[in-house]
Amino acid sequence: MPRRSNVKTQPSQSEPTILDVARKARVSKSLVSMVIRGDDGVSPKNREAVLNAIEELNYRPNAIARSLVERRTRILGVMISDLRNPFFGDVVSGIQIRAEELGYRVLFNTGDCVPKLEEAAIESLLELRVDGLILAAPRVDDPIIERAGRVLPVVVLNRDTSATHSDSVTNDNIAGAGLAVEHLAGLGHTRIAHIDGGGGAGASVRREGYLRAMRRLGLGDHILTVEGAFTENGGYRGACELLKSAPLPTAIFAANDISAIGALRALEEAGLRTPADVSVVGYDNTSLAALHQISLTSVQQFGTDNGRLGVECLVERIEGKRSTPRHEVHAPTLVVRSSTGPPPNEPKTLS
Amino acid sequence: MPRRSNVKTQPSQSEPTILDVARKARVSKSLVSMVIRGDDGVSPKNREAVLNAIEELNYRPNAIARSLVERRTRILGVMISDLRNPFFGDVVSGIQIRAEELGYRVLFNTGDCVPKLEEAAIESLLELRVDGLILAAPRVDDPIIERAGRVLPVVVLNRDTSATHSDSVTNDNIAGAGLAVEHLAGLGHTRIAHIDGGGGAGASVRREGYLRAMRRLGLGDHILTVEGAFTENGGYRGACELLKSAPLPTAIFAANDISAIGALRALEEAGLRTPADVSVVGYDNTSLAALHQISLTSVQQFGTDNGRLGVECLVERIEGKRSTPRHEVHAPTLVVRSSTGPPPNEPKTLS
DNA sequence: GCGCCGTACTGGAACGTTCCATCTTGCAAC
DNA sequence: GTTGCAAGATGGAACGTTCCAGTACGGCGC
Repeated sequence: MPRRSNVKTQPSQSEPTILDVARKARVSKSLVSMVIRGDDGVSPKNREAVLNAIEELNYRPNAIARSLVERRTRILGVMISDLRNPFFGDVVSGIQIRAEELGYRVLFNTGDCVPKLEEAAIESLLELRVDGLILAAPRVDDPIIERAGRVLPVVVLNRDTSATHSDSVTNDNIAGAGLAVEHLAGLGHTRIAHIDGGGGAGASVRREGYLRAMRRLGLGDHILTVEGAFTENGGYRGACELLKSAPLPTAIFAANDISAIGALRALEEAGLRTPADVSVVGYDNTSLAALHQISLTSVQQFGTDNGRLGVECLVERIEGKRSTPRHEVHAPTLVVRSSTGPPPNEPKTLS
Repeated sequence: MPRRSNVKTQPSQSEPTILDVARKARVSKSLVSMVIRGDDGVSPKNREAVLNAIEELNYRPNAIARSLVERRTRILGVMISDLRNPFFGDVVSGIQIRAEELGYRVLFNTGDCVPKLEEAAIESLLELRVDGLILAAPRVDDPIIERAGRVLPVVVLNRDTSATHSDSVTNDNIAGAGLAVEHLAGLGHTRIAHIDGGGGAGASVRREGYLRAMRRLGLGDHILTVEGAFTENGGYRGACELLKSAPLPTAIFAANDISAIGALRALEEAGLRTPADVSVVGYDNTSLAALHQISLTSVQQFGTDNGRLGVECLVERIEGKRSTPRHEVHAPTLVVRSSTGPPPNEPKTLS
């Protein structure tokens, strides 16, 4: 079967460019560019002609080419450490909404909590020349953040960092942990234990907040911490560890909601009732805590607000409105639900 | 305070380019390009020189410029309808991992379940010239998908579409609904009601699956459906509606896990026990269903697998390995937990 | 010594925009 | 009728890469 060649079988396989529009509208490419960008100073007649041509050709501006010449992408890069944690669902939502409002696109990424992968994820965003970077509870080392901060604006969410160039949005973990401990102490608990977040972002600060609050309330002798993680299993393992102590703690402050839920499971499996035998407090006040079946007392930090504020900090920097670091610290609040109550009258010990 | 000007205060405010590297290594820009892309045919001496220069200058390739000339971005665009639903956490995770393996970046986006916003989100990805598009349970109209499919490869996840150009990955919602109904009927239930997903993707198919299964099992007379949504509130409202009927249904099949959880709340508030008075089945088998406090029987679809497979379909198309549509339909399974049991001996009616 | 080949390397064009300096034109002012 | 000016329109350079056609040159066969 002979193939006819040179018969312009494909008028234009690739998408139309500004040049095609210009030809069709019988104007220069510059004029088309002006219309697209909404410049005034284009005659109504030509504007109309250009718009028609765009419509007919189904033309779509090429953001890549535009970014190259403008030397900015209008994209905010976002590295999320843990996509499974519903807290970050809130954060992402806040970021997305505010970025949209301010005229930026958002490029999400994750490194699955593995420092090396997170580093690669960040690198990949840098190669794309995003205009700014949001790191949500990153697990990477400070120098990595520092180095990124030398190239573009960086905002770190929900994690302390020594990186001097960058902004940060956190909640006051010390105060948050204090709220949890004070609430429990106020209910009459003394043996209040803490399951920490392992190596997770913010874990050590919450731990510190727990320690300080315990000492402040004169409960220094009852301090008891075990290692956990920001996961259901981490909380489960931590609680199992606690169950070995005698007498048992009457209250547990877990590093976040997910781990608190793991702790609840461990307690139930051990035949202990919540809150009659052991009270439990989480952190983040995620949608999980609010679920009626779980009804977990939790320290609230406002994920959506964090995301929103992070975007605002970033855009301030990108648009050169500010060049000094800004460190936003939110005051957490406590949401009391039915996982906490007064301690049992007589101390429990697991048989 | 006089300002000294022209003192070359900023040797190079902007990031180094391939040209800077070439100058430093005393070779041509082409050679640098070859080294970066891993071309062989570069003498060891020059390769070394280039690598050193890259290191010293802290050079980072500009993906934007590369994309422009290569006319591809190596980015997969992903529009997620609902970031809050943990099911999509799984999907995203699968997408991210597989894309990484195949050498693509991922750009996430959402339209918050609002068709108009979703359309804008898709448009924004198209302007970025992503190499392919994954739409996870989109709410936009078919023509929108169809139109996108004419410009680039599109894969639709978890939603039926009439768009002929695009691939899709779904689970067999008809069969899944059948599993739920059969399970309940097998336990002895006859009055099995359905809370549907409203206008959500896949909602009408699950509804149809429910209807067919009921008829097939000879329960056509007991068919009872109410309108819900793929949200906790949707399930709650739907269940409240069902509670008005007499006699009450002894089992509820909800359109997804979140709405099932909402239904559970409504039942509990009405003083009904689960599963003693009313059994409940969800759909998706999200991490929520597995939570021990909720322990929801649920139809499992494998979000991670869907994401992974979606990426594979897309990449096949992008790389020209296939040009005929591929429609992957997975068989769902049922995960039985403690939200389902035999019906009560005597029919309940709400006083 | 000449031609030839293969290896290593190079410069220019291209990708699709934006931006700037410049050009054209029509009209008001004198 | 000339000048001046503003509004409108335009071509070319630039952005930072990749790719291609080509150059330089050393060595080999005869």
